[in-house]
Amino acid sequence: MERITKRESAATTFTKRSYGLHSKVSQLCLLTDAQIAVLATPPSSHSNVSFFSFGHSSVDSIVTAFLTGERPAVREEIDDHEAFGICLARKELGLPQWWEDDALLKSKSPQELSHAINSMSSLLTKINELRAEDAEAEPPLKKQKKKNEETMKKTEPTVEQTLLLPSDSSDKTLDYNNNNNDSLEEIDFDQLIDLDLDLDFDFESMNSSDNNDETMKMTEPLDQPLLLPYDICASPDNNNTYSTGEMSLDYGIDKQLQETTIAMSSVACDDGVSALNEDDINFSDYLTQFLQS
Amino acid sequence: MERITKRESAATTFTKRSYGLHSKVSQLCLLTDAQIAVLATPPSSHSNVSFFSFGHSSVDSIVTAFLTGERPAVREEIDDHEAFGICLARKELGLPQWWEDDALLKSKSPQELSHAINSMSSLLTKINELRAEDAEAEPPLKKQKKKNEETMKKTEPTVEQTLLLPSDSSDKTLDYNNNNNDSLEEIDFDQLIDLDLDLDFDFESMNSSDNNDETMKMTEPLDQPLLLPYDICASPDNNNTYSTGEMSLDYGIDKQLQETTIAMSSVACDDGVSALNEDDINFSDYLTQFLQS
DNA sequence: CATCTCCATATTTGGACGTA
DNA sequence: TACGTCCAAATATGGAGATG
Repeated sequence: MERITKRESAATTFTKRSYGLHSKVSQLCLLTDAQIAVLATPPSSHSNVSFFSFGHSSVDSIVTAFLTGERPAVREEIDDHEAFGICLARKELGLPQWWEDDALLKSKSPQELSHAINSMSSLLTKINELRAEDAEAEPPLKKQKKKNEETMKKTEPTVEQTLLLPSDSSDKTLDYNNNNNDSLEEIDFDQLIDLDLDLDFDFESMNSSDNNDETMKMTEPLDQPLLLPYDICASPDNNNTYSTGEMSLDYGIDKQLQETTIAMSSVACDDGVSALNEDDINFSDYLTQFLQS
Repeated sequence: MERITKRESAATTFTKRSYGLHSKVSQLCLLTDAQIAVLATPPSSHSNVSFFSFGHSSVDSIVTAFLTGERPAVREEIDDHEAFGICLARKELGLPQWWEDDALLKSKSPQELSHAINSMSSLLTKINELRAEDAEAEPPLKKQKKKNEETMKKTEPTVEQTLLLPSDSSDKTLDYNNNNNDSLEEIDFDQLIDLDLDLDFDFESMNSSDNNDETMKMTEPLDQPLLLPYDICASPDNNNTYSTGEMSLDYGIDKQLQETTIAMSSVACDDGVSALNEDDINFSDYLTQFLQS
């Protein structure tokens, strides 16, 4: 397979192989627990840069660990639930998402549940932000739609269920888009459930404002598919300028996530509380469905 | 192809994919001029480490460049001729080796030629050192032989020529294995040719002392095949302890090479000198053949 | 120049086993 | 636990041609 196409269409080769390499790295990171970082410069002349992909952790942390003394810090295990890139990557590999974990759904721990719900809301927020950017970036949406359909079919050939959003909506409105996490600090479990409902509500309305779909059935291909890369990003603090199109998006949300997590951990813990209610389960299913597209 | 084999035989998966990933990176580095570095930790529990592969440059230089300001230093272009790992990688990809370059063979520049010859001698030295280590490491050599034959056939199905070493040998003996580069500082072009012959001689005798082959025909599978990895190595200055078997060899020869190069550059330049003589060409063919195995 | 699409073909990988 | 081997299924990649 090698040898022939020497330095002529090197650019093309690089493009294709970049995707391939990225794919491999992603898979290896998610399938096993290895932490991998890839640093690279484009082959071409100018445009000095280094796009880099990472699996679970961030490239910077791996590089740092590498330089320091080979102790890549213990995996955070659970606090990257809101890393959208990872969710997408897992989805691509057909791996289960954290919110699909049975143990979580049956959990009776307020903290755990609130944390989960919050993470989910965070993911939804990001998803919508990204979709907004996407819509702004490419108005035509031509072939994208087709690709989306194919991807969908390939990923879940049998999922034809029309999952509707919960019809009941609370009238409470929570501004979870502002960066003020103080609003979450004194929340209690019951409130969280409402928060969840609110999120569903907000999410729904946001979508209907973006694209005027009727009832937003998830089996219908989205007009603004999220064809974003899963785990390649450019670190903003390194002055990267190279952008392989969709491959250089930086969702940079880590800090916000961490703060949110901290805020949520202060929720009171009543051991006798019930597990996620039906709406919550619908919610996670919904998220799953959404990422399926 | 994904999804199923979850965390059960993760170890096996990691092993296989590591090779795959490494292969991809190598190819991408050699096919295009991209400089790629991969930092990774093994998935398993203990054994904290980070094996890493690199293409053309060293991982450290890329990491440094990455941290500094995205200017991976211009490729050295020509001074990595003696990077055995790169030669192996190129061979694996069927790419031509630097000493097979027509321009070099027809060159009339003493410096260039002496440099080339010296690089070649250096490579030979390394090859023999590695073979020695190999022989010491695995006395049985069972299935290895078979694999070697296959690889050979695959790489050069038609190369059946029996390339013999030049039968003429000089009586000059140069201790090119010592780390004293001073001995090269005042060498002149004629001397270099002799040096080359000496190298051939030394090489031959070294081989016959290692394994008692008869005349060392290169078409015959070597008893101690060099199944070493091409461009994965563990940086000794980073306290790496992880070793994926053959994947963590560090040929650490950069410094020596650089010094040798510097020494050679002081050779006088007589523009009217002839190009590489027949022996030299045989020499390069020999090298090619050797790496072919 | 960087990507994308299509398609045929070369590689890679998973699964099941066997070994150090 | 880490690899090596075999085979079939799953992917990746090159070539050719088009687009922004």
